[in-house]
Amino acid sequence: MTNSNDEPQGGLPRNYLRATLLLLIGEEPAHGYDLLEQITQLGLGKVDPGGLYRALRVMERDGLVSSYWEHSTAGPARRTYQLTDEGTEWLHAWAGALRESHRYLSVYLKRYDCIVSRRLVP
Amino acid sequence: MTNSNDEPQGGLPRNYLRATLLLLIGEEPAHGYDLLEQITQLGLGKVDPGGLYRALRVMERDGLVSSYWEHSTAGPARRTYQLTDEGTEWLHAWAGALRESHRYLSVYLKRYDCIVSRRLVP
DNA sequence: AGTGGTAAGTGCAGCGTACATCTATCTGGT
DNA sequence: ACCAGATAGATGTACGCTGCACTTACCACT
Repeated sequence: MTNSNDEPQGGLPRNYLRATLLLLIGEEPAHGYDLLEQITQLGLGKVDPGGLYRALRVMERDGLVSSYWEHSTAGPARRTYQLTDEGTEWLHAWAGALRESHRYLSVYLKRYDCIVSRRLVP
Repeated sequence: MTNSNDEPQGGLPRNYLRATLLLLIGEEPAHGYDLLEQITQLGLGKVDPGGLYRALRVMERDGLVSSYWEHSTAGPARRTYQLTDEGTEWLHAWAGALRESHRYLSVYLKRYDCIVSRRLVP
């Protein structure tokens, strides 16, 4: 097939990375590597570290999160992120948007089940 | 700021266009303009016509759909699309993928409601 | 000294999406 | 007969997320 990708990543929402990072940091301030592991266990298989760190930097540039270096005695220094007020607003906005997406998917799946059960598409 | 849009289109799934077109054509063969209206009423506000027609051509190139010209007496000629066997397989695959996304969104929203109700994020 | 885990970052190309613009045909009103 | 508007399909282009590969640096253990 020309186009290739069988389910690039299962048709996840656009900007799912930003959205998920907002949620996780909203739950509790964290650093990138920690978020990388959390996000992997959240159902999304193998997240690209580069993309994650990049997303965090961009989100900080956009004022959604703020960060500070944490020099631990064990291991390399790490940058811990926390939500700003603006980031919190965005989290609420994203939650609303994803709730709509959730409804959209419900409709999609319902209609899909419908055509399958009717064997219109064998 | 890299992306200032509040909810570009509500965080819809990647390739939602292809997926939705597969579903609608799977329900019943149709032409582009018809799909354009159906897809608009499906919850997604204002779909880009250019992108839709382009997506259909690409899908045909990839062998997911086949088309034939229909010269109706009323209005311009229109290209009617129907699913191929391969397209049907892809529809099943997409449905599976979107079902996973649906679950992912359920988890996301549950956790979001959780932090909101605990007022960790006021 | 070397290996492996922790932690963060850059470079780059592909592709979907959004937005604007274009062509052509047929219908309805004046 | 003429023109606006609906119907129908298509291209050009720029932006940004994403994915893959690669690099740097610190620490611990052998």
